[in-house]
Amino acid sequence: MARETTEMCRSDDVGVVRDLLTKVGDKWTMLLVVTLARTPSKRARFSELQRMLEPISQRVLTTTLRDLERDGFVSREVFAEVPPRVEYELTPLGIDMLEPIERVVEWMRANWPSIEASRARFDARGAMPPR
Amino acid sequence: MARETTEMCRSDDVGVVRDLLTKVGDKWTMLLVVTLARTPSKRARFSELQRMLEPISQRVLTTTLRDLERDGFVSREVFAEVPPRVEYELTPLGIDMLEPIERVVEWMRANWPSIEASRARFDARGAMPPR
DNA sequence: CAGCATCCGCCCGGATACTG
DNA sequence: CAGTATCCGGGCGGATGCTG
Repeated sequence: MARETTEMCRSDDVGVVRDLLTKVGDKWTMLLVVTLARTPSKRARFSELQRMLEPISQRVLTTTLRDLERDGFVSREVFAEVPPRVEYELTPLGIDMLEPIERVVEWMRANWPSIEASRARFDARGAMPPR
Repeated sequence: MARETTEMCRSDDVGVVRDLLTKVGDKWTMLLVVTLARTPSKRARFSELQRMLEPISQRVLTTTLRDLERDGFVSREVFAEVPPRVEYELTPLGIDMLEPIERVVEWMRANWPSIEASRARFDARGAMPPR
């Protein structure tokens, strides 16, 4: 376990890890991946995604989708129709990524009460004059 | 597994999950936690952390530490000495959190080649005139 | 030494308008 | 329908200067 924690920030790929961690932490990426994962076919078209993610703007949906596609988590299929139709699908890599992420989310859910309590205590101290 | 992915964004605590995921994804938080985890005592003083995290500014180190303390991941101990000494320590909660995070990091390490390859392909296509 | 206060550039995410 | 093109405000992270 000490070895694992050492592994985590050992070597020069700290940048790589942070690059990916940043995506995990950004506003829409994971929500989008999960939204796709929830659909039985793991597939949806642009407008469907926009509706499902409710207040997301097209611009942000587009860029998020592009980044996901670039990383190989999502594939994009254009149908030569009119009106145009574009479908996005979770790749095996994208599906695979969900597993470790789920664990983190589960941990957060399980420990949220502790965190919330800690925040309440911290904030209570801060509001009072020192000691 | 379908149930898990459903769980991930079910219910109203999507906000909670994103709140925490954002911290995971920010520039210094995880690096700071891991840095503390790497020290045998899981303890270090402010100046030590600043050196270990190299180009971090005091301001950012301070705020990151405060957030971590507020959430209960790190504890802060002030010694009534002169010159002042303050030590930060990973709490059991903070140590516990590392496990699921490690899995994500391991996944990223293992799959980084695939991702990088995908990016290369994507960028190559983009550089060329369409088809 | 360990910080708080202040200032600031940059980029993320959103709003709006237009097009193939 | 599925984008692209612009514009823009807010917040994050960094630099600097000052204290207990």
